[in-house]
Amino acid sequence: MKTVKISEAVVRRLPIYLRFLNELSKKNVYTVSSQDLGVKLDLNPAQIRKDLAYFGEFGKKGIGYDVDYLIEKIRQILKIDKVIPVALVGAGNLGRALCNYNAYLKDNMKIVAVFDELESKVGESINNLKVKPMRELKTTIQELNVRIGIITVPATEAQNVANQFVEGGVEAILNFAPIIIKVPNEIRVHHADFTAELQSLAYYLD
Amino acid sequence: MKTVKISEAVVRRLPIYLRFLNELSKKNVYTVSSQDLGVKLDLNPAQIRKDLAYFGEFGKKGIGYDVDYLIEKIRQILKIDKVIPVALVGAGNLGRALCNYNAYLKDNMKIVAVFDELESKVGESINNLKVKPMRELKTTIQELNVRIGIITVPATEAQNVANQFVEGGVEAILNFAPIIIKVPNEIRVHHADFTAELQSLAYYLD
DNA sequence: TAGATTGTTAATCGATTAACAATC
DNA sequence: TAGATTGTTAATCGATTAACAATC
Repeated sequence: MKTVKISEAVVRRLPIYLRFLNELSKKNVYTVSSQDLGVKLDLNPAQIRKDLAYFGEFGKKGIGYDVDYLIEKIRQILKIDKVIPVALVGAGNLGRALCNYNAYLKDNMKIVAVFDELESKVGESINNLKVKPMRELKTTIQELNVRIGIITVPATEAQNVANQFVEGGVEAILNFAPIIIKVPNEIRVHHADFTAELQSLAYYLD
Repeated sequence: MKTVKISEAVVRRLPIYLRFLNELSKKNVYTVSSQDLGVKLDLNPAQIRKDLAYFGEFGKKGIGYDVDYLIEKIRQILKIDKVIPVALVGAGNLGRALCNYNAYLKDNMKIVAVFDELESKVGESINNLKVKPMRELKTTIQELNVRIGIITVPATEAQNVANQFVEGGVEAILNFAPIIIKVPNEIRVHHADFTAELQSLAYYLD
């Protein structure tokens, strides 16, 4: 039932479940228990059952979960059962890496437009997409129905790009720039911050 | 006092504080309150004070925190007050992006070696580093005292690379491959998983 | 039927926030 | 002195885990 608010922690685990289930499906494994999943994903089985139970009764007592059925369900929950058009700003090294990294294509996230501020980058081809100038951002993402924006520009530009995404009607943003960007409440922002990730790792060194 | 166990959530916020403090310092701001920090970083001021108080009394009542002093302290806490040698495996797009992205250099994380399995990649130069073959991994990281390993290879190779890192004596791993890797308990692993990040964003679309 | 495993409640654990005395 | 802000305790809130009846 969607009446209970689903916590962010739960939502973040769903893609992890999905990925592993996809692997199982490829190996023609038809059924999986929360126990199995827990061992493989380093998670408590009770937590996995509880996470899934927020969205429905997907398992069978005494049996476990049907792999393909659960895949279908999680994809529906995550709303990636249809293609989601994504745009990316910043055709630098990281931007190019993300464009070429089409692993998410099979999960219906499709980068349909790439933009860069630099005239020298405009017109370049990345993975069959021509880099467009920033001035075309708003009209292009509206035309292409872009729903998620990815930011891979330097920190100094990130807020500006975010503003343009919001103006263009994007509903969510994945920000790789090392800065906290501010957007209206109804826009969802995730920060992919590997400098922070790396630094927090250092804490655990002896 | 280090007797209390510091939670992961706290450690993950420290780099965020640090980054913003660095910005303030560059702007010649000498003092900052938990209030100020909270507004800028979208965090509760009490939480910030509590986070910092785990490690000492860094502030002055009625005044706030001395920016440069707090920077120094957080860098000590994160153990990035001296250079930490890092190695990276996987000279693909993402790997190259991370190598060139030397923003973490100023925070003492230094990529000192890059490896790739493909003979065709070996010998290439990335940001003044020659890509080395995998067979040299163990000896090289031991010679260079590498303490953190970054994995940017395909999922199928990730566990294998992780094992080699562990054998070579690395203490922590940042894994970009979309798979949960298993390592001995004493090794710290963080997963930088932007496919998962992107997919969980989709959940929040209307 | 016996064994396995779910869905769910209750218990536990941990993290965040509010409040305020101490003090600059 | 008055105002501001810390460090810290206590209260609240939320997330994880254990336990078990239901049932395949």
